[in-house]
Amino acid sequence: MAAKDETSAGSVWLRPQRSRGGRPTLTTQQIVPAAIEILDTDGVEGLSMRTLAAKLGAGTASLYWHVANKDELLELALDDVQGEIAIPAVGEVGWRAAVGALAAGIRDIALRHPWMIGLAGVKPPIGPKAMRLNDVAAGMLAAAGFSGAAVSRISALLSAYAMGAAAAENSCRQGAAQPGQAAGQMRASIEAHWRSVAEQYPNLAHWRSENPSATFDQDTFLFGLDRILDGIAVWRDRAPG
Amino acid sequence: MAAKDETSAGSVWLRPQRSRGGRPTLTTQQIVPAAIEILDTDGVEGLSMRTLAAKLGAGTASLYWHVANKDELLELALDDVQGEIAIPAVGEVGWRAAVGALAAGIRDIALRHPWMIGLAGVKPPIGPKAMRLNDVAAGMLAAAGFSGAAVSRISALLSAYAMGAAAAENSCRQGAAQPGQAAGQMRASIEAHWRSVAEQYPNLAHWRSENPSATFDQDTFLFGLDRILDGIAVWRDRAPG
DNA sequence: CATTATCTCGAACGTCGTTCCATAGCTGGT
DNA sequence: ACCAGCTATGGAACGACGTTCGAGATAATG
Repeated sequence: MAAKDETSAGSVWLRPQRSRGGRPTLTTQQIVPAAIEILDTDGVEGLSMRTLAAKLGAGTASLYWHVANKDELLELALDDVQGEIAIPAVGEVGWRAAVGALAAGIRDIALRHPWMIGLAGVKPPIGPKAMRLNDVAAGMLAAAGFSGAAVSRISALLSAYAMGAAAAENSCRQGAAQPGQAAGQMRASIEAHWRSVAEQYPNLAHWRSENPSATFDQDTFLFGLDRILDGIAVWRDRAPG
Repeated sequence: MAAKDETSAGSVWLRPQRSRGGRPTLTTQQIVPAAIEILDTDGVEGLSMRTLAAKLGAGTASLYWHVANKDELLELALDDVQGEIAIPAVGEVGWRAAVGALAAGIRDIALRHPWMIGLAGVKPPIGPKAMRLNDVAAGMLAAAGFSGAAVSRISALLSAYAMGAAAAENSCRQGAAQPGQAAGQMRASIEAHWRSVAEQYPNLAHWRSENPSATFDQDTFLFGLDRILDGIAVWRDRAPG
């Protein structure tokens, strides 16, 4: 751990590069994907510096030459997965489909890497891949005819909804499938508990009686997305720009 | 730690109550608010079972009689703060204002207790306060004239957006004010870093040139909320219900 | 009063993130 | 060819953490 003194206590991204001399066997480009692999399998709690180093065949302390600490490693991993999102060009599909694909892409990534859901609301989104995503989204919205502050606000609206929807969907999944027991067992005890308290929640009970298996799923996401796109469309038609 | 065997490895909420006999000095009703106080001050990492017990004047191990583990304590705290959200009746203000107040209330709570942002996407939302909130929201939407699946979908849309917006706003704040350095110092180094990479992000650069201080703030939230409410309104007018 | 269940908590265990520092390898200057 | 100086490694240790154990204290029950 050196090379940190010039911009002390900043984010990873604000730090200058190092190079020249030495023995370059371990690199950040190896560490981050390995960390993501562990995160996808075991979650944030399953990632320890020791297991990560073991997976790379390196000593634990060696990691600290390449990343300042675990928090910074998580920041790097969080930024890295945001590079997986692909956004179609507006010309190919029309603005509504392109904008919808942006939101759907964000949701897909979040559900594929659930550990990032708890991280995205905490770590600042200033990594290169996150900025690239924002830049592409801004270009797409500009090409769709939006201008000025509308570009950033609509982009913010879509990504906020996509992340919130992924969070809701993921938390519902956590309740449905607890580890260490049969799949149906938890669901059964939830069902029993629900019946015992249903009378305390009359409105929920009424709705749930006509729709028993109620979770936040893809249909829920797509319904909300359509409402948002409708709202953007009427705003776009009302105030030109 | 007992009384867990009957419904082994379930959520807190599925566990029966205990009582009768013994020395009831420490209660869950004391523990959870104390934990929330620490969480508000120091975040999730600042909450340790030892400091919490010390704050309560109790031994560390005593906590484990009332909560199974730290995860369950966080679940209890997460549910508890959701009881702070107040929702106005539809008759008083009209459905659009009432629905908007629901989303704004969720955002307020999340920004007042930022630690819950990283938790809400991970812990299942089946606590009593969370269900009460859902129930009240469902009743509000039903009173507003929505029916059937629309009630749950619109409620899900609003809370997903509110949480996502709070997450985005909070993560922007994390980037702006890093602890342990002067407020302007981080902002200055971000600014310098931005200038050095601006040409890589032409669309962002163009937009940022007309709007230098760009973060997710209340105006961004309200703009998106208005678009969502517009979208719900046109859907409501189109398909009766 | 004896029994039984409830509740407290000092002490200990294993794991974690992190640091220290001795050491190894590469590069450039002479 | 050689050494100086940087880059990089990693064994060992530290302190803090979540959690468990089990002995003890307290109050209701029969």
